[in-house]
Amino acid sequence: MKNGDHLFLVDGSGFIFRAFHAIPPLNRKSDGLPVNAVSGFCNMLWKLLKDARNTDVGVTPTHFAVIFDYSSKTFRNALYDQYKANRTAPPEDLIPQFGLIRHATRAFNLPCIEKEGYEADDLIATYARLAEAAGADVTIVSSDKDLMQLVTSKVSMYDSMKDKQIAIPEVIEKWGVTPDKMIDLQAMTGDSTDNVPGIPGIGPKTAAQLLEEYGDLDTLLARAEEIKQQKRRENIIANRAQALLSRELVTLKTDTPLDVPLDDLVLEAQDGPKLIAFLKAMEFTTLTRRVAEACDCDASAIDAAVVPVDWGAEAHGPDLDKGEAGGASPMSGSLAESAAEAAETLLPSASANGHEPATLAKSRAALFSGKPIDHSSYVTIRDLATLDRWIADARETGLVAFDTETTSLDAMQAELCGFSLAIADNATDPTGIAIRAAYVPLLHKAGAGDLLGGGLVDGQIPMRDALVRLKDLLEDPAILKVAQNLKYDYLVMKRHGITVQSFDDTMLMSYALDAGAGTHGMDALSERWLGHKPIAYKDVAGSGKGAQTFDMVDIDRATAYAAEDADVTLRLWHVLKPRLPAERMTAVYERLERPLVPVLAHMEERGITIDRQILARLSGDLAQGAAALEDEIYELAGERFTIGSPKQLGDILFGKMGLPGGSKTKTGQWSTSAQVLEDLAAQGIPLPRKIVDWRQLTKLKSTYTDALPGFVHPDTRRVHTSYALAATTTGRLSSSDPNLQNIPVRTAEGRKIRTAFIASPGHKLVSADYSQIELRVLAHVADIPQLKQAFADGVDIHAMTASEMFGVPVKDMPAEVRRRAKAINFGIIYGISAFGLANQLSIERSEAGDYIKRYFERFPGIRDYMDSTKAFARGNGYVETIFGRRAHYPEIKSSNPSVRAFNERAAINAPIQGSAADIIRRAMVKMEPALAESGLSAVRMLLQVHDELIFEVEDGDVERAIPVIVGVMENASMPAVSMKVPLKVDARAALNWDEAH
DNA sequence: CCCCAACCGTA
DNA sequence: GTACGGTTGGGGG
Repeated sequence: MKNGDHLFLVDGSGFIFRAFHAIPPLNRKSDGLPVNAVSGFCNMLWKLLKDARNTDVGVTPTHFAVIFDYSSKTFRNALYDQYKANRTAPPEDLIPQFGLIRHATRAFNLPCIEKEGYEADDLIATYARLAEAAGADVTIVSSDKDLMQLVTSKVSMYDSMKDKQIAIPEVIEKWGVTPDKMIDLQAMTGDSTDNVPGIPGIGPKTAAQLLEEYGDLDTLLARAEEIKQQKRRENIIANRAQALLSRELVTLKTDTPLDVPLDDLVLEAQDGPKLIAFLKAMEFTTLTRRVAEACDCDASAIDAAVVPVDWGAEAHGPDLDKGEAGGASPMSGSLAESAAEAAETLLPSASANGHEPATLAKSRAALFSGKPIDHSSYVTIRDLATLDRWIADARETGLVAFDTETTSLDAMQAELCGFSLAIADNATDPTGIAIRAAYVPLLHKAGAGDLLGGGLVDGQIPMRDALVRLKDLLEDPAILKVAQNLKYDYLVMKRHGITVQSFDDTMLMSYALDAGAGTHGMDALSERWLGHKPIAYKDVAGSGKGAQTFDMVDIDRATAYAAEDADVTLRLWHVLKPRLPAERMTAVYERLERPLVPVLAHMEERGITIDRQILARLSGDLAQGAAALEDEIYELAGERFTIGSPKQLGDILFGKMGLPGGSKTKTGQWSTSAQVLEDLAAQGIPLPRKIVDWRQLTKLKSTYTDALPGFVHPDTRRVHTSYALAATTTGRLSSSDPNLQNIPVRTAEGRKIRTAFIASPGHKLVSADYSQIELRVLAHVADIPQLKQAFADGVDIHAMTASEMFGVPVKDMPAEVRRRAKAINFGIIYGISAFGLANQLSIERSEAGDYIKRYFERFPGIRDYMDSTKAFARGNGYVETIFGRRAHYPEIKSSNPSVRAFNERAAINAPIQGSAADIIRRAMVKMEPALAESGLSAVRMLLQVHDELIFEVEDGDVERAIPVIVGVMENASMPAVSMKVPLKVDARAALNWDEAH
């Protein structure tokens, strides 16, 4: 930047609010999206850029930037925690426009600047001073008095709404002081909007008068005794410190670290088509026409940009950070400060004005409920030209439902045999949404059973050609792909070299909205929301022995089934998408669900190596051990029987042998649970112990050592589990095929199985697990002083509990005392009952009841937490984690006392378990970028076991990787939630999982 | 072939 | 007392 240059700095955040309030909110897109602030912003930018010479500014910019606030928390909060504390939530209609205005800025080809921890004003101050020093002129496009301190002979402000320049004379006219005195003036007057205290009783007039007299604040404070008016003198002397603090708060930082250097703000040429595409998407017809005229473009030849209807992601629901988290949506940008504040207040849904998210959500549900599905309209795409037309249409609307058809439920083994698409044609249906769907068969075969194995059916697009088209479609960030359980399709496509970008997943939307209130599979969602029962897979491909793979299905039948899936998915999207903002669950969906799809897909794709030799040897040992036990068992029982049959075993033990039965199962059978058998063994009866041991060995063999080798992938030679994202009520993941979240660890025998999970040659397995995360979450949510202190001090939490409860010193505490306290701590997390605690500790119910009573006396906050959680669940039908995830308990008000009590315990547990689940989800989303940033892209996250992450790390990277992994995990809640207790993570590396854990 | 109960592995 | 998934036996069809 040089002498004669002119830098324009637009106060984007300030503008958003002014434009919103100045322009009537009637200005809406046809789908109800409010765009009045966007409209004002675009018109103002256009005017500034193209008509600058005709305005009072009278200059043409050479450099240009639009500056935004990044977040609600800045360095000023460290100075003064009440800074901006009284800000209220922005209006509902403004929220979606924060993101849109950033989008608009980019459409204008202008730099869009923001910086974590700083306000827009600090960035503006820094750029302004730098430019001034370089000899340039600066125009700050804003009317905010906070920026007036920056005005000099080279720096002026411009109020675009009033088309009025603010230079030194204007500042003096308005405030009675020169701009260089503005800081002191603000320090004295304070600012009620920003909650800057100032000096009570001093307004702008008095402040100006005092500054006139004394010159500056420091002098005034030094000579305060001289002030004649008694009240004023006392006020100033008494509030000296407050004035100095206020001065710090209002002083803009001119040394903000800049991510974008000043010289990079050079004004780029306008990109007419890009801007027009955005303006068309916003339906700003007048401005579109003007821009088209100015750049000599044919607007009708330019497609509207894809700006997915997004009612304001982060603003709806708690503040779950800024920035791309998974990069799924082109609109999920960073967040304006006030949007974050909206989250904090968590207002109930706004009043209905006909365009509220809640209204849209309801009308969408009504529109699609029972809207008939017409299978005859589905088409089969058999040639490239038709496929290309469909893809062009998808590009036109920016939205397409996508579904793959394959030969297997296992995404790592599945062969792609076709795919389906569904597109919404807005123009052709008065309701606004008409959906058409198609199936594209690729690899369907015929003539099953003969030695040739069936040849390819005619009339299918060659796989190679189709994949080229699919890559274009699926990787295009401007086209939103909608899928049901996308992780599956993501993996199938990834194995064909295609990485899906920009997607929504109806299953995850449903899960974010309705976890605990029904399942989230497509068939269930379709019946629930569309009133339509889709064609059953088994009716198309058969089931059981008669089942055929999808590539053998007749193409017409396949078309009906597959196209319907895409159709249903797109309909579901239209119903569920508006519910997210309406129910304030967008942040949960966009931060905790959607970004996990690629993360988990990559983990599943990587898999983990198992040593089949170790497992084979273990299987042999277990078989031998079990066989030996079987002989002894038959001997002791006096006959041969099926040991694995609880019914037969019960007959032997409690019938034939006449042993005292413990408890009965709910079907009236004698229980043969481990607990019952242990009790009998404790009475000196030999058979039950043998049964327990036999069960352990056969369990380990059948579930693990025999089964795991069957999951080794034929090509990768690794085991690829599948994680379910939407299976639990609390937000936990689940793992299946195989379940790698229940690999034994508690017994020495079981732990041997873990030695079979090994690192590749030249690598180590690194296991990092949260220490006591659920108790830490409990300490946080229930705000328990002793627990918080104990975690802050790093002391043994169970020993501390025991000490509080039983008055036993922590030093040399008997193990039994600590064990009981530990059981109580777990009991609390599980929504304690005297019955359960008594069971766990093998003590009387009354004694367990006494423990609980004593516990609540020592930790009354826990009882308060439990009571308030139950009341919340009863009142709302759900409970929430610290990140706003909801777990629904529709039966919480059941008239059946045991059902009700069960739901109450689950509701108490869910915020604790669920918050911990959210924390590790956040860690997982952040992990890969964090590793990449540390040059550790080779580190591979493989497994998640609820509070543990397992990585495969090259030997040379281990030492550097561990602190990065631990850091990400320990800070995973930040910045959305600042925990009241530290999170602690232990990590270690070894050649196998047993030693690493 | 399908489903359920019982049991047991994990956090 | 919370949250899961897998295996087995066994009943019904």
